[in-house]
Amino acid sequence: MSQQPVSADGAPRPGRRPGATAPRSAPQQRKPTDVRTREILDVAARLFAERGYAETTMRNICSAVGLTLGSLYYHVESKEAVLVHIVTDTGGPFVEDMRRLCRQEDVPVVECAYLVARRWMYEVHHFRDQWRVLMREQWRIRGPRYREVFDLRRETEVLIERLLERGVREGTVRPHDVRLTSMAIAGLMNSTLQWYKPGARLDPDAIADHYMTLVLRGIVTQEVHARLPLGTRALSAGGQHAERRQDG
Amino acid sequence: MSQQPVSADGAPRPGRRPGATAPRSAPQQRKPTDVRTREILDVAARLFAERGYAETTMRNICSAVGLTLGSLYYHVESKEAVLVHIVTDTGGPFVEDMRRLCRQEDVPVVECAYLVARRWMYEVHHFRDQWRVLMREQWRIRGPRYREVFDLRRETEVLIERLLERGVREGTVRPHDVRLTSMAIAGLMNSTLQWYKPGARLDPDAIADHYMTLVLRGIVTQEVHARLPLGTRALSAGGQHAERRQDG
DNA sequence: GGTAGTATCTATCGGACGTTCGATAGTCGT
DNA sequence: ACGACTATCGAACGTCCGATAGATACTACC
Repeated sequence: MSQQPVSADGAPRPGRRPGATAPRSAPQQRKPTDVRTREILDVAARLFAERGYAETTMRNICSAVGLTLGSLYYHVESKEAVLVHIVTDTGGPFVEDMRRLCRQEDVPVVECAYLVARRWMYEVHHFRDQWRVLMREQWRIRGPRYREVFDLRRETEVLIERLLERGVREGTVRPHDVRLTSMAIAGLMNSTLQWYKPGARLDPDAIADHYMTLVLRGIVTQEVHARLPLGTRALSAGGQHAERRQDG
Repeated sequence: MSQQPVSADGAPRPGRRPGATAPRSAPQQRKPTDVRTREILDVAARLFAERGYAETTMRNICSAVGLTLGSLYYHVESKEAVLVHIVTDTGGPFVEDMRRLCRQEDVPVVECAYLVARRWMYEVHHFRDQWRVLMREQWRIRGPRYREVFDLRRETEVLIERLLERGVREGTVRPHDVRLTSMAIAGLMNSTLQWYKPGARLDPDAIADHYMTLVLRGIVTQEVHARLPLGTRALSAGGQHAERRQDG
């Protein structure tokens, strides 16, 4: 494969951009505010999602962003570092959002659950490439970084468990195995990554409502049960999606 | 890495077994009745599940089964062929079982659903390595073989949809989006692969019952709903697992 | 205008990986 | 006993991949 700075789809690229007075921040930093690094990470996420981490070469990323191999290594430390960035940059903010949503103790648990489900689906499909990489390739990360990634997932599970326990105290949720239900919710949300495609018959919010209703009906008390609609909007307010990061 | 015929865990291996009057069936056949090929496929499944397909080299498989490279290629056509064998040998019989279970029109749909769930969980965790490979790596298979694998998954989905539709006709299941529910069931069952470990607090049957109850409570009519227990055995008869293939 | 710093290029290295080839034992049927 | 077949070994081939080194062009600042 040649090393000409041409994007993968053949579209003309700006080509060499030597020393374009880039932002002062050091590269290979934790917060990649650097525009070029951001571009690299996004492209890498797309390629990793499409062909898999091991099948994507650094040279593939090069030709996709219009750089040569040497230049790429100016911005990123190593191939694994790229993966770590993608995973933590995606999982971190998500867990933060979950924390915020689950901490609203004044909001009824059932409503909270729907908000969580919608946010989850929104995240998963708004950053679809990143999430597919996160789900499929996170196990590769070893060493100290593994613990970091593992904790993110674990905290999400615990947050859901706490929410369900609050529902029991609140009197709307029946006592049951909260851990199992927490895993069920996570499994349901993440499983949509494998079949849902943007522009499908249902939008992410509808699926979130549907799936969360499925779970809630199984664990909720008799009185609440009748008020959970399947197949229609569970929440009237739609715009619960605060924007963060740049749009894809 | 050396090429001595030593298994991965360091245990002594029979070493070279030249021309040991093997079964007459031709190797690299579709049905690997050949003992050695079976061993290779099982070991490969374990390694693929542990480290991933791309991270497992043919040399890794060699040292794990106690063969050299040249001998390995006597039994298997290529690395991808190994993957294809694992995937189809696992998915094929499973779909067959699903077909059989869902075809029992005399069995009430709710009971059928529990049987399906239990069989599903049994399969997934009895052939855990194979299923993890199936789930994580099946997308690699391209060309004519892809369609084959895709159809297996698709048929499973359709079988569940048909079952749910029969429930509606039967009067036990309320009309709803059967496709979405079918995906939910598949998602729930398969998601256990990512967290369930053998010997955990709950056995696969308990999880199957729990999860299926979750789904059923969401879609079943009022009268049936009360009869669905969460957290206890949903089926009295336990031994619905007909043995097939060899034990691991 | 010179100097420091930034971003890129070209060229290359060492290694690993999938696959192939030819040779060599051992076994069975005749 | 002898040929056909089965299963193994050892060695190699060509390719590709991640990473590095050194040179070079452009910009900003003083």
